[in-house]
Amino acid sequence: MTPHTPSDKKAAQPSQEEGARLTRLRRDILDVICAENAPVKAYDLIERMRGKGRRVTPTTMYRTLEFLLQNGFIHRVNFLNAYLPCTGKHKNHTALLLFVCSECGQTREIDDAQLYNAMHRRLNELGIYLKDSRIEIQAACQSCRASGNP
Amino acid sequence: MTPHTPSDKKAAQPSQEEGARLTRLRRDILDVICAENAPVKAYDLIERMRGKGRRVTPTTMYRTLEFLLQNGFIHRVNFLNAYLPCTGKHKNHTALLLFVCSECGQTREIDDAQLYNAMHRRLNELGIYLKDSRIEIQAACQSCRASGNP
DNA sequence: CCATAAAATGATACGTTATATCGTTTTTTT
DNA sequence: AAAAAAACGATATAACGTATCATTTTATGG
Repeated sequence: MTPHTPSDKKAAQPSQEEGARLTRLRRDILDVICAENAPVKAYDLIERMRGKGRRVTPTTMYRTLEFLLQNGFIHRVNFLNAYLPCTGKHKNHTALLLFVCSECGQTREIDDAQLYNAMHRRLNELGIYLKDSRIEIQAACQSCRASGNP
Repeated sequence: MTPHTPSDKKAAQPSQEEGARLTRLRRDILDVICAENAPVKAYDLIERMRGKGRRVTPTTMYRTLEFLLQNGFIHRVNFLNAYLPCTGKHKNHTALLLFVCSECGQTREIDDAQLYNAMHRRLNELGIYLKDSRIEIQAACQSCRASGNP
């Protein structure tokens, strides 16, 4: 799992790109999320920030996470109550597919047109409409399957 | 002190089918879950049981839910932190597919070989292995899509 | 530049979801 | 009936998340 690239550090002032105001606090928290190689929980993020000398209350943390979610910087893994950086492109009207290995917790986005199309087609026939949807898949990754972790 | 319940004289006989001991408590809670037409939350279940004159603590409730989950009587919807009856067949080695409408909360299992096969095939090629897996789909159901609920 | 409005953040309290621990009761097995 | 195992109860507390209102910071119009 490669650590993700930190958000742009040179912008000390809030920057507006497409309505996304990435303030200091938001950028710092996003950086922490990006520095992890696995989804991080909200209260762990609060700890990380404390470790960096910044005291963040739950309210502030969840507010910030909400912002980062809404603006496409991160995703939330419901299965884990945890957050990870967005790496996909997510052109509008496509679905978000999150894979989490049930064994090792490895998590990643799946951005695959073939898979998406196959699901989209069949789900349509079943009366289910993928648009701005979320799909969470808990399954086995290559190595966990190989090692046959129980 | 627990008030005397006149019907306390004798606990129901547990029935064993395939190692699943469906005791009185477990059966009652399962009945409540089945009586709902939407996924139920743990603390709501505690309330329902209270309404029926049975006081159940969180520990007991979660223990019971864990049993019902393990033995295939119910499923948990991570997105909602809620529980619903298992209606599918889930022969071993197949994946559980849960659909939740993002708008109205309608939830149901999808037991469709065509969809499963399509996903299985492509995910395999992507290094993801569906076996005893869980897939949660948040999307729009027929009527919510039609009415375009915001 | 200052006044003002809007957006963001801080502080406190509380609500919801879930688990740890240990003691008691019930059921099974012998 | 005794011993072991499984289920259940009681209490406390951890983990996850929100409501509310005050304060600070940033954007914007005169």
